[in-house]
Amino acid sequence: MSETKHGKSWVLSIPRLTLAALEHSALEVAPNLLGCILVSCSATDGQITAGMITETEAYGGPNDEASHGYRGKTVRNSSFFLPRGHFYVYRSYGIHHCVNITTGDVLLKKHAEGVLIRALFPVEGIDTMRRRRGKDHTFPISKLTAGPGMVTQALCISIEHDGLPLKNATSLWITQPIRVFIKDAITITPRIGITKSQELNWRFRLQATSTN
DNA sequence: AAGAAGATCGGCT
DNA sequence: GCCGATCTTCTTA
Repeated sequence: MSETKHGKSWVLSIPRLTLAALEHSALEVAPNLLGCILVSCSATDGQITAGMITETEAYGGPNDEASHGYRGKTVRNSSFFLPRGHFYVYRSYGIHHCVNITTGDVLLKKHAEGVLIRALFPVEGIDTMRRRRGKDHTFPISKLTAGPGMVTQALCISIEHDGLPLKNATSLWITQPIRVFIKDAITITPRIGITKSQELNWRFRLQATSTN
């Protein structure tokens, strides 16, 4: 266990996800990130916040019109074109941020691709998350990080993390999965909030539990 | 040059 | 369920 100013931190002792785990297509990696823990150690307030990934979406490749990389590289999406293992953070609707992790073979990658982290189940720093989200102690844990904009707000993820490599990062990283899930626990559906390529079932969600 | 759309969220009806 | 907030990119609505 590692010490923080608020006591022992459980998540700091969990091994990180290896780059090899990201060296596949986004579609293959997206379900594999379910059960991993996204950990944030904020440079602003030093607080550790973390949540188990419960919902992901794959984006990218040559035929995904919903992908930010579909029409090529721009200033905004350039991090999406980085090799596997980098965070791509963008501003959504002018207000929120969304966080992706890039995937793909480091040598063969021809198109931008990555996994959007859409939801977490909080496991550490819950009071900090509530404060950042402007909620009081009565706010249900299961709704704290139940959307991509909420995830970044609760974990203090913003443009400053855009392009950050997760290897050796001290402010933001992903752990190895802490549980093994049976295949039936994962629900596969079309992606949310898009108008193009809606026919692709590229969204992966852990089945609802007793807590949500 | 101007307008629409977008990987969202929260408040209001 | 609908709408507004607010910023970047793409299209010409």
